[in-house]
Amino acid sequence: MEYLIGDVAKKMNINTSAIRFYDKKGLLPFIERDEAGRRKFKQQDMNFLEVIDCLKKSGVPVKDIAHFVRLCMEGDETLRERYDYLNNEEVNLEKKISDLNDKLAFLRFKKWYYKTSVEAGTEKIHFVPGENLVDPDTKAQYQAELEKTDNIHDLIDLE
Amino acid sequence: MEYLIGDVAKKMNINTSAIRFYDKKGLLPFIERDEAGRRKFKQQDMNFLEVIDCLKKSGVPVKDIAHFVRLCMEGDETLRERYDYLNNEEVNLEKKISDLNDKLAFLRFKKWYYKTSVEAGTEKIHFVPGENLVDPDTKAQYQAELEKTDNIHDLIDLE
DNA sequence: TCTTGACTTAAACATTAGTTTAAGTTCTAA
DNA sequence: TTAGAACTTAAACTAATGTTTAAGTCAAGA
Repeated sequence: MEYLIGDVAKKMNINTSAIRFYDKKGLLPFIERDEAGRRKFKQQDMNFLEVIDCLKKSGVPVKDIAHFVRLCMEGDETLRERYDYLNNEEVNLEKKISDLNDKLAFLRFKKWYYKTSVEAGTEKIHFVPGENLVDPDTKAQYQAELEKTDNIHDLIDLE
Repeated sequence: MEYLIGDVAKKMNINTSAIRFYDKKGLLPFIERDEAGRRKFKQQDMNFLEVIDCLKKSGVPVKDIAHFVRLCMEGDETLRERYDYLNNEEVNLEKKISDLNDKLAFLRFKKWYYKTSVEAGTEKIHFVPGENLVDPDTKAQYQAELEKTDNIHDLIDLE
């Protein structure tokens, strides 16, 4: 059950050159080579790649992942350190998701702003009369409408 | 009610050079200058910056934001286009958050893996007997435990 | 045996998103 | 009126994350 870099690339949906790049950066110190010098990936290597891919997609920089990988190579003495590392990344990721949810809420407010503008034919319905400035109460208006709705898409989706 | 670039930087918690960079990239075509050539930011400019900042933090590339800004400069004719743009970014962001939630779930599985390893004093408790390979059933075990728990942190947090 | 495709490396290149630097201008306050 | 802080620009620089290229090795099938 061994794979060459091309198989792995297909399986994990990563470019082969990206895998080589990760290797160079110290993310794959466990990979062995065959007689021809080609990387041979075993099942446990694939498991590892899955973790690396997860951390990458969570936004963890390559350097930090390399640190975690080093810990993994050092055996049971670093188990606690590895737990702490993942615990910390869990916190980071929770914060990131929470921040993105805030951005999503704001984006939806702007969607509502444009939905209502499209329906009115002009953005001016949200302006302070006589000025070229959005009424500061607009957001509060939206919030009020939002509380009356149980499906946000009724409020912000057009058509 | 006008602000100089330094005030804006403080208010929005961005570097002044970042603001100048955004300006150069076409994100702030509406900014006027005073007699001395200094950028003067008005309230509506701040509102705009808030939208830009939201898009940025949602991971939208500067180039794409510039496109949205151009539409905004073109008046009511582009209202629908702007709505569609935000609608599309909403979908992107929802997908992104959903993906990150998947990564969080995986990270928590690995945290459980290390919590139980730390408690056992060795990672070997998860290995296939005799081999240096994680038991493929490990994840299913975790899933089973997860279903029995109503607070995930009881399951994955150490101490 | 020869060709084709997959692998190898090091090094150059690309992109995104800024930051830093250098040189200069202008406002404010002592 | 002069020092210092805040602004201006263009251009060079940085960092992260790969991708591309060039030159070469190797294995498997016609």
